Amino acid sequence: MSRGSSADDNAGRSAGEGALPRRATISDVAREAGTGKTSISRYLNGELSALSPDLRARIEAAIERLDYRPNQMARGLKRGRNRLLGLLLADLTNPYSVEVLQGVEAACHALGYMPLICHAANEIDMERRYLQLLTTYRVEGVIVNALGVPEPMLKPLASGGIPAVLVDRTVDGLDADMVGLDNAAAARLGVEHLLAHGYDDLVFVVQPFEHVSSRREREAAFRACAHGKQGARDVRAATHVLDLREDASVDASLAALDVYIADAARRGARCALFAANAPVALRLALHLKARFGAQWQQHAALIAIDDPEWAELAGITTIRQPTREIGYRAVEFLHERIEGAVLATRAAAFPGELIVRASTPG
Amino acid sequence: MSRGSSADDNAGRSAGEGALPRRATISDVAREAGTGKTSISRYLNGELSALSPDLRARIEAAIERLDYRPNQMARGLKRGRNRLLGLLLADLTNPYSVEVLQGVEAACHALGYMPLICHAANEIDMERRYLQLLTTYRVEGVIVNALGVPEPMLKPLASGGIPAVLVDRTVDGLDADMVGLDNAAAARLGVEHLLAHGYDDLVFVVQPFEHVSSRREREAAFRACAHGKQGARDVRAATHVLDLREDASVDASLAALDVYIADAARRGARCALFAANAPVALRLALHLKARFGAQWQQHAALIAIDDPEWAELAGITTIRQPTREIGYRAVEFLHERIEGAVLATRAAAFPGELIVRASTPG
DNA sequence: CTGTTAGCGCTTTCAC
DNA sequence: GTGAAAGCGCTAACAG
Repeated sequence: MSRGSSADDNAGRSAGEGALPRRATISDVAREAGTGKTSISRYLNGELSALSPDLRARIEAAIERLDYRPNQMARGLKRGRNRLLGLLLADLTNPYSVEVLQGVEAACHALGYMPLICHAANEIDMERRYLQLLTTYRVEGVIVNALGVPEPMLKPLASGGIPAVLVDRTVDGLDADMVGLDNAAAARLGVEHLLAHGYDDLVFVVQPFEHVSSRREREAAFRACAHGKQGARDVRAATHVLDLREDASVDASLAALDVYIADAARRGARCALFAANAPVALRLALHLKARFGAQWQQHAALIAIDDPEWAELAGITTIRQPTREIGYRAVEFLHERIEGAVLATRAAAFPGELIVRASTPG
Repeated sequence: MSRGSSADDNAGRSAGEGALPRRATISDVAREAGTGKTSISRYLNGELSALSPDLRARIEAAIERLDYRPNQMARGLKRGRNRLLGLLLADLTNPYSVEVLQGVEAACHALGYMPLICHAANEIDMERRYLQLLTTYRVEGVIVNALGVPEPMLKPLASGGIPAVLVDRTVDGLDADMVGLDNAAAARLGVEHLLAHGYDDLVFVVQPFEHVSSRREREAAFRACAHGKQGARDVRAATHVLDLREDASVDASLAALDVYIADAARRGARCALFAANAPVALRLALHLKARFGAQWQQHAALIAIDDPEWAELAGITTIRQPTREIGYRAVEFLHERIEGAVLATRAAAFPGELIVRASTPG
């Protein structure tokens, strides 16, 4: 069964310099161990009970000798499942994404999946391209933090296609599980904090929000809450759009913002800026610092949803999202569906946590 | 050959609601188009010249009708190459990693690869596990930003194994291409900047550096440069280790650092802290702010290698790495080796760029 | 307990 | 031009 000199045909090819040593296959191992592929397969899949101690030892030795590694591609092909999950992130540059990612990784680790991380980098073409790719690689499920732009490519997911769960934002026409922040509650938390600290001039600053559900919800809740709470006081609430994609637009928008601040100042009051997320908050802080210097906090208050690492350093009051949990839960949702659960689409909305810092002095 | 009722065996198992409609295979398409699998394959691979216009049209229609997507796993298995590259990152929490990642993605896009992103999260087990995984998925090459801890699992890469290129740091005993910052030049740039601005008390603050080549090189260059440059002046240079992994150790280390600052102050001078990277810089800035308040810059100068997004906001002088280029070049190196190039291992060291801000007033 | 036999979905000779 | 057949590396019935 085993040809005399078998040990060396391996040495011969991998020895030299940069030659490609063609990895050992299951057949090689079988031959080396003097048995059939089936037994090797059994060994690999932990069906040890069905192997005589002797055979088992020989297999172990052969694997070791050949430095054998089962080919996952082949396995997946045969089994029809590859334990791959797709994670499509709109923008890894946003710490939020990285944190969600960590939660996803933890859950994948726990549940035995391998996440395929894809980064759309805010480009719709990339989003489309990766979605394609994930499909052709036959991932068993996808976690999508979409750009928000209407994207027909996404449709096939929920319907006929792969199980999917949305993170942070919904996608028009896609009926899938969803997990993210309780946006309304978070916005309320922020507004109430500002109101309690005596601010009467509130400006909600947000990126274009028509297509991004989380932004839309935050903005709506801000308005509802700021107006509703007026009570005896004379509260002015406004929404201001800041499109970070184009520098020119940013400058103009920032200049317009200054008007609110100046108006409030004229009235002897301090304006409170409510940033819808970290990227906006950074841009705002940068602007305020450039305009008013290191003491900008005396000219305008700032609060933001999201809690990036620099918030502490800059002393900015924030509403932190339980990002890790969000990622973790997304995988759990997906897992259930992959395992065949048939239930109505669910939504998990986690509460945010207010972290008070120097930017909203009372 | 084909059993009469074939259309419904699909409906049978997945009928319910959100069940899986088993994706169409190449055979399905062939049948639908009334031809053989070979032609479909040819079509998929762009061998259009070998197809009659008629057949071609039928294939196009069939693919469309069945929403067919070729299975990459199967393709890869058959071809022996899957266009997958592994990217193993020590810590995605570090903006540096995300930026390198972006360069890698751009290059992959340009060269037709799909990056498998793996995040070790500073855990050696994770690093090992992902390395295993990448191997079993038969990626064609790996880009490794290693933890630095000696890791035998890495060995198989360069030798018999998969082509690899190291990013930012070397790995003991692994002879592979390497791309990163010109650490010596960067450290020199920083020291010279400080010296030119009149600082005579320099402290280089770095995480444990025995196992991380980039830290080692920066530290060595700092010492060489700071000492060498003394000239007529009386320059004091010291290296201080800050281990960010344990809070207790951080506190103690930070307290010790205060001594340097106090000493310099007693002499009527201001101490200059040189952070070896962004995480250290953040910790330092946080500490200084806690200790001296918003005006901390008057008590100690701070400069750092790396240029995170908050550096501008905090007004910290930095030495920026061309991160995108680093990632891009890594892929190019890998690509050449994958294509079969046999050359001595190379190293690309990119220069850093000094960005002067308020933290190092002259 | 162990091996033989079919394929998974695709590419690729090699004939027609 | 086009298709039939033989696998890529692995698993999963079936026999012994």
